[in-house]
Amino acid sequence: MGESMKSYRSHYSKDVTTEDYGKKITVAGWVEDIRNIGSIAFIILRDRKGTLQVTGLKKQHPELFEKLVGISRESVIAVEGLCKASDKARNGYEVIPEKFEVLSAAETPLPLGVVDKVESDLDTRLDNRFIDLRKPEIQAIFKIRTQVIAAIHEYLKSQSFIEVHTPNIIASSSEGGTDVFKLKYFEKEAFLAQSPQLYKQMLMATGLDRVYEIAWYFRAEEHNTRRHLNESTAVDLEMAFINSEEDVMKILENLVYNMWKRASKCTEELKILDKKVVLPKLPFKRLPYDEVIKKLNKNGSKITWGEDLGTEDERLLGEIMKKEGHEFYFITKYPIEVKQFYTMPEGEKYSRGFDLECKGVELASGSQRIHDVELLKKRLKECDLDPKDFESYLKAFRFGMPPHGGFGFGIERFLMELLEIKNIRECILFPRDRARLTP
RNA sequence: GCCCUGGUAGUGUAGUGGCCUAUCAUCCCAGCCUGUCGAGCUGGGGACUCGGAUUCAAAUUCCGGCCGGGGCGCCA
Repeated sequence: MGESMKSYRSHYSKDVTTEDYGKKITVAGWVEDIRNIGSIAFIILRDRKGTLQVTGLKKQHPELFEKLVGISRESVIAVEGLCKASDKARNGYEVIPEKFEVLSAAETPLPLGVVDKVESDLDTRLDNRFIDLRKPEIQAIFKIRTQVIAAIHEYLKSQSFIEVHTPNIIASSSEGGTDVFKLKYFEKEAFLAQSPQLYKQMLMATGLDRVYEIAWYFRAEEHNTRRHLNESTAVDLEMAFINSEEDVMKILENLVYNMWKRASKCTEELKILDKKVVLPKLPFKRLPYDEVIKKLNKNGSKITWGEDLGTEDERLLGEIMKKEGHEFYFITKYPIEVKQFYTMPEGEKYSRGFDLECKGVELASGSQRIHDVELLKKRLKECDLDPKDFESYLKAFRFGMPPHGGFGFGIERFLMELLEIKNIRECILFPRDRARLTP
């Protein structure tokens, strides 16, 4: 208390070394717990790197002691005091306060405990996400997420990809099919992009050749599952002058490998989460759709040729593939009828579309695209879409469009599989789902 | 959108017609305690989702709303 301190923090909890013992330091953070024994009290202070112990002695500073033990949990304080070695404290040292400041007192009771001995529902946690995120095991997910995204940039740039940012406000629904969010754009109607699909394809007509974007997907589908969000992020990538979708799959599997590898180096976070990340083997198995149907039928599924895989079939395939030693695998050569209009057909019935699956869950989907404008128009009509709604897109195909392909790869889905998280909402800071719009 | 399921203190829960003045833990408040680290002990505080209906009697049964959870469809 008393005169204010020069700086709120000279050290984070984990940055104090034996060299600092016997010296004056300042620490700041959230009051995680107060254990008042009577004439001595222990305050557990938490910062982004961990916790430390502030030890108050009544005899030494009666007034300061009273104020210290009167702080509410989760208040933000800064403490200046002597850093003293102690075998009895967790980190090997404790801080004997000389003065402290309450920077922000927390109200009581807390809507959600940070270290309470009871579990809370996800809904309660999300309603109080700012407190939920104070937990090291929740922060760990997002620290790993940062690393994974860094690995995306690093790998793709090493492969000469250019990072782009395409519009999220668009004039017409990008791909047809899924529902889009409508919004007012001055006197016009506009939509939130369900993906950068059409834009990244148009960029293939520019000579940039290889582009990617960490994109937002906005989807107005009223799904209610553990693996869907109405607002999610993805790596969206497109590359030109490919010979076939195989070129795209090679980039994708290497990308996944590099992301996985980077995550495996987050030892501290993985320890907090009690997870082990085992590197997948390259290359991933390519499994043609025809073979998928055979495998599924042989194992009791009634799926018939031409159908897309349902959740149950996907899961069953995941089990079959795991027995064969494949956690990751591509499903290739899908029937053209289950793929979007821009997917390159192959022969009469097939396409150059693929999905990347991990343990029975779809992580990414991609294809070689159609680059011939007449074929593209034909496919639009076959998919009950009006080429007139796609004029600005189709224009890019009329003045020199190289063969190309790409994929969309969900980042939250990836984290779910990487960290074995059961609900996708855990993988995004502030999830948007069918019902949730706040916080 | 469809199917199943649930809603009890701040947070989690027990209770399935009267024994409920509602259980337990956590939490909050007060007190005791000089080495806590899931601190301990003593005392105190706090709740039946909302609106109707049935019944002598409803947290408990029925109907509707609102809000969750799980599954499916669809997808990333």
